[in-house]
Amino acid sequence: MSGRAADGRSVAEKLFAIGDAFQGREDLSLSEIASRSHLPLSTAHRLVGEWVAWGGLVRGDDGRYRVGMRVWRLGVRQPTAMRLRRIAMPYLEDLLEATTEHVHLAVRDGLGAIYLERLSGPGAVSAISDVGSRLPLHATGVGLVLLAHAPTEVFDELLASKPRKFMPNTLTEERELRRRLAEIRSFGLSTSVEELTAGAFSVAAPVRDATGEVVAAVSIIAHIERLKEPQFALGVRMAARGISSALGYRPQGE
Amino acid sequence: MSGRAADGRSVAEKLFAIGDAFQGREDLSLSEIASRSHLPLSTAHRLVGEWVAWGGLVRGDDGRYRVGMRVWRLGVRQPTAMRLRRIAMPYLEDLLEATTEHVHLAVRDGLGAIYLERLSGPGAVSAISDVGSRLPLHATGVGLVLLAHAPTEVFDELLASKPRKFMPNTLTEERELRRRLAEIRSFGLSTSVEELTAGAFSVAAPVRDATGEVVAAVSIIAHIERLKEPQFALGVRMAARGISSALGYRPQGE
DNA sequence: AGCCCGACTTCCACTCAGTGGAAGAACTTG
DNA sequence: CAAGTTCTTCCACTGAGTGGAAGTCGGGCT
Repeated sequence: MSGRAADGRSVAEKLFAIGDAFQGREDLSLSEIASRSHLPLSTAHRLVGEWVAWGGLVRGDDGRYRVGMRVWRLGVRQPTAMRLRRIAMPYLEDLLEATTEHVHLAVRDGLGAIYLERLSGPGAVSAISDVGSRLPLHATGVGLVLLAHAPTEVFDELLASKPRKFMPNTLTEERELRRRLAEIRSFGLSTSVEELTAGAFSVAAPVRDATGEVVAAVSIIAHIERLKEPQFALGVRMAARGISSALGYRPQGE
Repeated sequence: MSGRAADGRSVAEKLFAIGDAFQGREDLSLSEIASRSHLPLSTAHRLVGEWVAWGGLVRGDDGRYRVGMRVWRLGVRQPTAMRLRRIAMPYLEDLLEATTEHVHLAVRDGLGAIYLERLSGPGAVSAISDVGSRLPLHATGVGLVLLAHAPTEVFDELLASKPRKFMPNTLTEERELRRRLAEIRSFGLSTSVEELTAGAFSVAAPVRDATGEVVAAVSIIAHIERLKEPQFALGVRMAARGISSALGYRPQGE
């Protein structure tokens, strides 16, 4: 590269930083992209131009940039996300009907849970789990379920990362977490109260594939006043079982 | 840049060429990526490494590369594709049930039709319209509908591009095309026989948004033996109307 | 209508990040 | 075990990429 790269990032890293700038946002101005990707304005201008030339970003008449079809087309080649979403959708729709709050499908990605799908009823609590977003494993219902069924190295890695306590009820101590994950494995369900969001609780269950491995988790998030209503646990269990079954999972000894 | 870029492409262009290599493919070896993106092996190796570092590609235990979650997460920020798919899905499912062949939803992208969704019944004809794929406007049912309702510059641009005749029935002559597009606009439906695929016919209809603008097209593709069955035209019309209605379209004078 | 401000575009001297052929390592197949 | 293929690493070479500064454009306000 020539000139004087101030912060040592490669061209590729800068390009991907521009892509990352769109996390959680639907459209951005050039200055916003530069700021969020930590690039000088002229560098951002040039590299955003490369995204536009490829079709990965589109500049609207309002001068704002949005993700283009080229990225979407590449994204749908991601095998797991598309297949799981398609298979799970009918079950998630059923679960939505039964609960009328938020319904999620998520997969593990390192120490995060990526939300593959979110269906929301009218009057659902304020949610921060956009489709495509990635939230910490230890602070979400789906995350705890995914963590409970992950290789032990993942748990060790989480502890080493000094997990943040988002709410008073967010578990971060090793002993508490170990006990909680053991409960989840044994009970087959996770019920969490105010772990990431005030005024809400969640119920989550694991989704298994044909090998029995946990590949995703289903959950609902609802207003805390509804904690005692029985259809949440039942519905989440049944949705998770249905999706698992559709993925080829056959429970043993049942 | 340094060294000696043999073909004048920028680093960005090379990176995106790697992304493009995955069109129509779920997994590729390093050599395949190099070949498909027209890069020397060592260059491909370095740049693929950048994709992997970002999370846009993942290398499996088999040494083959697949699209990673990072791309999917960016792709779902594409506003049009996600919204149209979500709104259209129930209507497409209904249409699938009525026809048991292929059902498509597509949008125009320059001189191509991008397939946002494809639902397929058992026994459906062999199809080349994968979700995310982009096929020429003039050679597909959805494409002709999208072309019929596009600005006139698009038609001129198509003629200038010397469109390819994939099958004897593929229209490429200006007068034929003009007549055909006028028919489609007047009839509100397109029926095409063996325009891209032998042994198949398609029926397609426009999807309109709240402004009345055609923003997508719905179609079925079926075995040519079923050409006379009446439920195809009816079903496609109704699905397109339903999706349009859900998008806020209110027909005038009806 | 004019001025001011913010956002964006363009320029360009400078230089090291990126280049890709070649050699070697690793893996697969017969 | 040998041969062939694929992938990894090295490194001399150099021009693509750099980002601050200046200029342009558009919007808002008076």
